This record gives sequence, structure tokens and C-alpha cells, in this order.
Amino acid sequence: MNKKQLTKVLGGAEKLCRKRGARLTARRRTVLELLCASDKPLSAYEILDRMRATTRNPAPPTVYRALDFLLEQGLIHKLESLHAFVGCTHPEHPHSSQFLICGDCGEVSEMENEAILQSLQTAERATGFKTRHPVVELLGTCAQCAEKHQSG
Amino acid sequence: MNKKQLTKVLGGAEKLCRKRGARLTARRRTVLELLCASDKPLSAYEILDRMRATTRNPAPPTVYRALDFLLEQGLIHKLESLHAFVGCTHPEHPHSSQFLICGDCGEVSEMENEAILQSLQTAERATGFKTRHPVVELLGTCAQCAEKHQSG
DNA sequence: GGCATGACGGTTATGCCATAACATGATGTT
DNA sequence: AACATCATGTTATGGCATAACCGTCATGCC
Repeated sequence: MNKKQLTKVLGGAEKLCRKRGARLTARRRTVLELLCASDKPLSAYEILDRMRATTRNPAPPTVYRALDFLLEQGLIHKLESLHAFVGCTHPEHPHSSQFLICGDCGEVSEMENEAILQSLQTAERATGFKTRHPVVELLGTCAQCAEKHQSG
Repeated sequence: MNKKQLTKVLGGAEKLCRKRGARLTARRRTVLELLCASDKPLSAYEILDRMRATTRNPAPPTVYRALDFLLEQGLIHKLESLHAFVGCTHPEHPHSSQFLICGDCGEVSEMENEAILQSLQTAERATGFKTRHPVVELLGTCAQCAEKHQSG
């Protein structure tokens, strides 16, 4: 995410939280900023390391509490298969996303594909299962890296 | 999985491995048995605990090595969102499954839904992404538990 | 037989991920 | 000021996963 987008997302997050009566405190804002500024997903301990630049002696619970808050607010996502977190690219509305995770360059792209959601919902109806949180993560190779492999 | 199914799956695994030139050793077979006999997913350390009944002083690498082998052979699946493993219900052919994970009773059911796979493949084609391993895990409440909540 | 090779597993140690439990501080309300 | 509530600091611990090294055993080759 570039600087302009970052400003926009942070502003949006601010507004969203105010509207909901949720408090986007300094700590939480820092974690959100770090995640959005990174072009790769970050683990909680990577966030912790980067926080040392601005915070005295941060500890794991500090980070995890901020992450919990941001997850609840839908401002970030957790990637279960990587034990890592990414900033959400469109937190304006509640949603569930799918993630394309490139094992080559480490890039992760978030998509919101209606057809996939539909097919999941159809399966739910057929089985009577009530989904609270769908996890859809595709591990593989992104288009760019796949191309490199072919030419290289 | 009941005893009859267990026997069948183990026999099938035996045959499958022989066909592939892979060795289903005693350790590996034990881990597969434990997973298939359990009605819930097991973490590596839960498997470790249960192995103490038959094996002297087992250590984590023993279990993880067996799990790696079984994953490669498609005889078990890893549930990323639970850090746990389950026996595969139909290892005869290579496949990718989706999992319905009930947060209430802990039960996990494996399904192989063509429509979901289709929608994932369509999205892949649109983005140029090459998926090696799709992770689809629906966290929620199974039909049985949902019913209980309504009546209770 | 003697011996290289490679897969398997034992053993020890360690690193990363995540949370429990309790203490302290900040914020808003009456 | 007194209080309730939420957020954070602090210390310790538990769970998940792997690195690195070494012994063992089966197999194939000379």
C-alpha cells in the first residue's frame, strides 16, 4: 500500500471506529499502520520488532490485543496458513475475503469473489451448517512469478 | 470412523503406498490409525500423548515426520485454523477438500464440493494465479448444534 | 562377505506463536 | 472526588513446529 492509500485507510478506520464507538488508540493505530505499510503479511512478532522503533519495551500481549481489536473491527485479516496478518484493502463494509498467497514472492492479494461466496453458501444450505467465518486461502504461485519461471 | 471403516482405510493406505513405492512404516501407521480412530481432529501433541501407550518416549519430530509423510500421500489433512490433523475419508484419489468445522461440538466434516472447486478455478483463471494447495475451512456451527441452540 | 548408500527414526535443543493472570493507568460518568 | 470500565503494562507460561546431529537398518553393488 502506498502513502496516499495508507492515509486514506487510516482516515477511514478512524471514522469507522468513531461511528461504532470503538476506540482506535495509539497502539492499535500503530499496528494497523505497520500492517498497511508493509507489502507483505507480518507475524505478530514481526510487528513487535517494528514497534520497538516507537514504543518502549513492547510485549506480545500488547500486539495480540491490538490485533484482536483490529480483527473484530474488520480492519485487518488473519492468514491462518501463514500465522500472519494483513491490512484489509476495503474495510468500509463487512465482508469475507479470499486470499491468493504466492509462495514464491510472498505477495498476498485479497479478493472478494461473489461466485466463490455463492458456492460456499449453497454448500452450507445443503448441509445445514452455519458459517461464522470462512477461511479461503489459495497457496500457490502468482501470475508474475509463474511467468518468471517459464521464461527463466 | 468406526472399526470396520478403520480397517478398510488402513488396508487401502497399505495398498496405495505399496503401489507408489512409499513405505507405510509402523510409526506412520500408528499415527494414521490414531487420527482415523479419533472422532475429532488431533494436534501433533495430542497424537504424541496417545503414542505413549505403545511407544517408548516419543518426541515431537517423530510425530511431525509421520504427519509430513501422511500429508504427502494424501492420507490425512491439516486443518490450518485448528493446528490439527484429521484422517482423510477418501484417500483413494488425489483431491482437495473443504472442511466444515463446528466450534460447538468440535466435529469436523470433510466435503468435496465440485461447485466450490469450480468457482475457485474460475477465479484462478481470471487472475493468472496457480494454486498448489487450496485451504477452505468454514468455521461455524453444525446442523445438530444449531438445532440444539434453537430448542434449548 | 565387505561396504557404500539412503531412508527412517531417536535424541536434544531451540525458536516461534499465542495466551493466562495480575497490576497499573487512562477515560468517561455521576 | 468516587466509581466503573476499558486499555495497557508486566511476568510467566503453554502450545506448535523444526533444526541439527547421530544411530540403525534395509538394500544394492563390488
